[in-house]
Amino acid sequence: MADVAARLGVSKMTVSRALQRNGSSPRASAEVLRQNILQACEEMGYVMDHTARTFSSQRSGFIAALIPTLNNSNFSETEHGLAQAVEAGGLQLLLGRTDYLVETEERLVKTMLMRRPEGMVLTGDNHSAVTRSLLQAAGIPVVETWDVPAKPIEHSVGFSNADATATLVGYLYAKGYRRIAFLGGTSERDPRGVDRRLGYVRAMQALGLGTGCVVSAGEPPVSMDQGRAAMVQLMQQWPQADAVVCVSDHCAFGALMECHRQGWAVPGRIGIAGFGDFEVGKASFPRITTVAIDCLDLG
Amino acid sequence: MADVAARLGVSKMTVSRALQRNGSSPRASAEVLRQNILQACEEMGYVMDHTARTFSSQRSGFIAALIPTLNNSNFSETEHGLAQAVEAGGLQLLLGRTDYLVETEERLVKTMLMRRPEGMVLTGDNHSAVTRSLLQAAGIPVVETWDVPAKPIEHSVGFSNADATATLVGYLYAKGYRRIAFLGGTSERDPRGVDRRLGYVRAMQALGLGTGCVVSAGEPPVSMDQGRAAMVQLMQQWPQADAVVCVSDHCAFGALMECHRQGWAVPGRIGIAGFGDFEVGKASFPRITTVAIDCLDLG
DNA sequence: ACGCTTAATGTTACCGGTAACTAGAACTTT
DNA sequence: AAAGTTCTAGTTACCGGTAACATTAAGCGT
Repeated sequence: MADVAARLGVSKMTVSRALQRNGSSPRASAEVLRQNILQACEEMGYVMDHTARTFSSQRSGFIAALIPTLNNSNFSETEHGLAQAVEAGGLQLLLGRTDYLVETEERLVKTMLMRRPEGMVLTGDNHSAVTRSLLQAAGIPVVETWDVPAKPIEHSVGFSNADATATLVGYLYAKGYRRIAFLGGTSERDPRGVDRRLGYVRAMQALGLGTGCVVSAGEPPVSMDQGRAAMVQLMQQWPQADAVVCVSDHCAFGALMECHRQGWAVPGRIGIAGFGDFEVGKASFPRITTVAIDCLDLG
Repeated sequence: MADVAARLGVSKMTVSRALQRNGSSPRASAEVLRQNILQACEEMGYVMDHTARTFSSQRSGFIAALIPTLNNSNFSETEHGLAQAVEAGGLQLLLGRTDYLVETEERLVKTMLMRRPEGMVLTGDNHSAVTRSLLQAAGIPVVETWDVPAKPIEHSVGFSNADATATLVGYLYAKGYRRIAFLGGTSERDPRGVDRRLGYVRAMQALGLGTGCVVSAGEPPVSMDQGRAAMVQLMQQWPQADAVVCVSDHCAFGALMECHRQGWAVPGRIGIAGFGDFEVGKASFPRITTVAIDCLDLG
């Protein structure tokens, strides 16, 4: 920047200001100078050092976001929406993946805070005590997504996974299904999966359908193959099932393919519902009944 | 840091060194002091300012990576591998999405370079002239992935999409298929898709199978539904096809579902092959013949 | 106990921008 | 044309760490 300033015989500060201001100046002479400065920067191959800018202005231009995994079109869509919004505000997204682990989240929060982000986006409401106090002390806006926290840190953008699943069970009931099972991870590691199971259990009781049948598909993120395996287990364990609610569309797709393989007609022999409105659910034959989440908008 | 130093009656530099060194000191007294410093940092809620560290040491600790999209398990797996490797080296990943556009890539490269990354990872070999000169001038290691560039910027980790697809066509030939079609984006926007099509064309000629039939599925990233629509078109345009090679497993899955819908037996009436070894291809029934890429390892 | 070697700590300057303030130029109003 | 107002440019200090060098303390062999 000093070199650019020297070439034009102005001070560093003038160059700094020319690069900061994006609107045109009211005075013609100043605007000419500004254009000369921009041109000189271009010609000399000057690339602003954002580290120095951050250091001086105490504004990093970063928004940190922590997401369980990107190998899931829901979260990657959320990331997409986040990135768009963040860039529209002239900021940059700093992404971290927690792998559904609160310990990893805590580690990442520490790492992220060293970069002095101007805001932090978390997924879900399951955070360690240390994470909470670190964020409190950081004094930056915090947003929790994909859930409705009982005790939000600050802001939250989400929905109730339990209520949504209960509504889905009610929908299946209205369609005439009565022996509705649930396939999903029973691990506490995916709180949204747990909430969906709780919503299922609550709805079954409310509708007087008994306890139904819950089959564990294993550790999150539940894969298509885990869904398939869970369907195999359900067929043995509770063959009278006439519908199955799955923790996600991925899981539901695995179950659907197993039905194809076993010759169980869908939805004739058994109805299949998922969660998340993934592309695979829309494209599969038959299409999978699901709960649509506007992930891009959520981001 | 000055506050921590003052509390222990040492200089800032001693604290700085205690936080940098991770191995234990040979001298006992020094090690005790180090532990006291770490404890004081903990108690006082001190969070290192990485911006200041970067500014002073001229090492940002960032590796920038640009990826076309994350809504694709291939690239998100590559990102996963990258993140693991980068973190193992004590660095942090700075991610950007190009949406398959060279202009977006150029814009992101400019943004990223302002953060002074210590290395840059790009996807493919299709870059603007400005991008190339910016990276040249930056003086940092550059890696291109997912391709074998004719004129690599520096390093490259990838494979030939054309050769891989040609091999796949040869495999179908060996299985007895002769009237092999290709479904994929014809847009230049996805160079890897174009390479796969070229590999198909080359293999068809080499095997004396004529020109085959290329159906365009539209703009990248090719969705399942675009694959389905392309299959519909193929059924009208070239109904004698006995096999179809798709630009990706997503596309192949869409085609497979359309075959189910139309009652075309797979692989009896028509064989379907994809590219990328996506989860959906493994889980679908029947499984989709594909080209497996170790994306995690590639990252 | 002495001098030598090595490790630990302290001191000073600096990384490259911008905030805050000051001085000057241009435009406006009376 | 003078005084007031607004906009522009320059000056100085500083953001919070670490590099580089200087100094002091500790260990060690004779």
